[in-house]
Amino acid sequence: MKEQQFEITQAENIVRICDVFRMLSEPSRLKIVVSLLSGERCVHDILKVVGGTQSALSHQLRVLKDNRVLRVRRDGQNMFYSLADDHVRQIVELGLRHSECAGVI
Amino acid sequence: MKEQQFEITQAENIVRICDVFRMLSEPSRLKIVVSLLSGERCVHDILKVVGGTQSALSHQLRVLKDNRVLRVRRDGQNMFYSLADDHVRQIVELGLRHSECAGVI
DNA sequence: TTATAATATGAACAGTTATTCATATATTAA
DNA sequence: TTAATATATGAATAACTGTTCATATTATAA
Repeated sequence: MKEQQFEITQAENIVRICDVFRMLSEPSRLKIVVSLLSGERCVHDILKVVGGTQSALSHQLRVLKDNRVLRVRRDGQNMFYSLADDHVRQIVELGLRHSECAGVI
Repeated sequence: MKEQQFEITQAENIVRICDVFRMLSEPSRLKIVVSLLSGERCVHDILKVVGGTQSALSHQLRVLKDNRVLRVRRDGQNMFYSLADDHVRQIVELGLRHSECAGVI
């Protein structure tokens, strides 16, 4: 039963890792994350970098926040988004390095 | 125009990185990839580890192969799958490490 | 050649999700 | 309070994708 408990935990772990990879698996979202590698930015500034509509961006920011990839901080009328932790940063930077596309944004 | 060329390349790069992350973003596929971290395996052996039906596994193996995450080698009636390159391995291992789930399979 | 084992394939279905459009909320300025 | 700016939200739709079921292919054994 201890083993079964371990199996469940492992399956849950797999799902949790997949959650992170899934967040990075859509171009619109990966662009957002990449644009925040250099530090926090408000929504409008992110929009200028990644393009698209304000609504689509807002929806994706919510998904990224709900999945603990990003965190938010309010400053006046602006919401500043930034990477939630260093794990995501390392994974993204590894992906960028492998695609020889590091530091482009 | 040189700049535009560069922008296009960058967008394509983002898409390519997303492809890798997408391959790792489904539990059924990530389990397959994790099961191959220790070396190549035939379909039947992978099936014993990851579970599910033979057909579902075969479909996923095809997707992983088409996206150059895995490669195949035939030996008699058996098809032996293995990781296509070291980039994928590093990204997966980083994910596993961050979830404190390394070496479980 | 026939039978069996290993693996692949195609079509169909169900569930998920990214985007759009319209509208709402919240903050600051006048 | 009113207007303007910044951002979020809900519903609807369209596109994508993972699984299943039935069947096909390929290779070995008898």
